[in-house]
Amino acid sequence: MNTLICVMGPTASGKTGLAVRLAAHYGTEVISADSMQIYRCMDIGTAKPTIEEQDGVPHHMLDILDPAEDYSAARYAADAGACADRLLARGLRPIVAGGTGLYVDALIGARSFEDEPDTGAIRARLQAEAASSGSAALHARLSQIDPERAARLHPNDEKRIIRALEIYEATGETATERDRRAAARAPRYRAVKIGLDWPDRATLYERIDRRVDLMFAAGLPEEARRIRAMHPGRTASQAIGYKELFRYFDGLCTLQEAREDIARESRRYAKRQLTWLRRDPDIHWIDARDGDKLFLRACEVIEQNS
RNA sequence: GCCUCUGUAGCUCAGUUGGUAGAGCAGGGGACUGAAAAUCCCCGUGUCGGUGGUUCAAUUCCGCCCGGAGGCA
Repeated sequence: MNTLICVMGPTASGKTGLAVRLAAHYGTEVISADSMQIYRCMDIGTAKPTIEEQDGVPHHMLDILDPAEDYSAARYAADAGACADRLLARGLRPIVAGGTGLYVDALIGARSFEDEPDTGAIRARLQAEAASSGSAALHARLSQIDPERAARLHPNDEKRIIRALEIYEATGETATERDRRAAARAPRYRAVKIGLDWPDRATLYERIDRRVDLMFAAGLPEEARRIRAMHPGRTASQAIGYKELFRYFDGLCTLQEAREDIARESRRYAKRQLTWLRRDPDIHWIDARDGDKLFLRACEVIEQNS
């Protein structure tokens, strides 16, 4: 069966380095699963692998969008899936590496990401409604339509409430029915998942802090200024490292405050990534602190599960 | 040397007219299926600097000691 090797882990855990070594070792190529490295020109702030770091290994799903363009997990599932199929057709086993857990799941599962009518107009209307009457009112309406989904969502969870309502309005099917139908389908790929663990959280945080310093030294503020001039869309504007500097450009904080915010948001992001990954029982965790053993252990995991 | 202020959660501080304490930030946990580097939810026991005393009871009042800040010599 078609198998992908997935390298996952929190930001700054060493995914890039491991993925490149594995790809070189197995003579294959890397598919990035990163919602921000997908944008051109956003290099420093996303810690995008440089040409030197790529070390001759071809990388896909990097630099394919202009910051002004929006993107989604569904589009990622389609685009990255096409990449994976091309590599598999050449007899290669793709290495998927990245920190966006939803994208990885969307790619290998690709179950609920079937064609769907455009919901943009419905979403805009619901957002306006949420702004005027509050998300709790929408939550109450969802309780009538899809009580099961409503019970799982907090009344403040506006994004998910709106999403559930728009699915119903656009397709006539509730989110619960839709998910149930999708879960019955087989996953698109088999995956060997490797998780980079960092048992000592404080050490990971030190790495993150140090990396932010390096980003500033490498010219992150200037890069952010260039990105802003490109009128980034909704997706790209959310990137840590940029949105904080935009606030500085607008005079809402000092440069030093922006820098501290970037470090703090990155730490919290790493924590959220770990929470996401921890619930996946298929991940084989390896201690990422020892760089040399890391590669050997990863190879072991791959051999044992192939 | 003397005087004043100050020492409470990792940090900045509030508070208890004496019945062992609470905010913000930091941090921790969780959720998550077409915005995901986004979004949402939950979590505060700490010798109240130390030590004697007064008191039924002291973090709170008093004495002394040790830190810190300022002032006068």
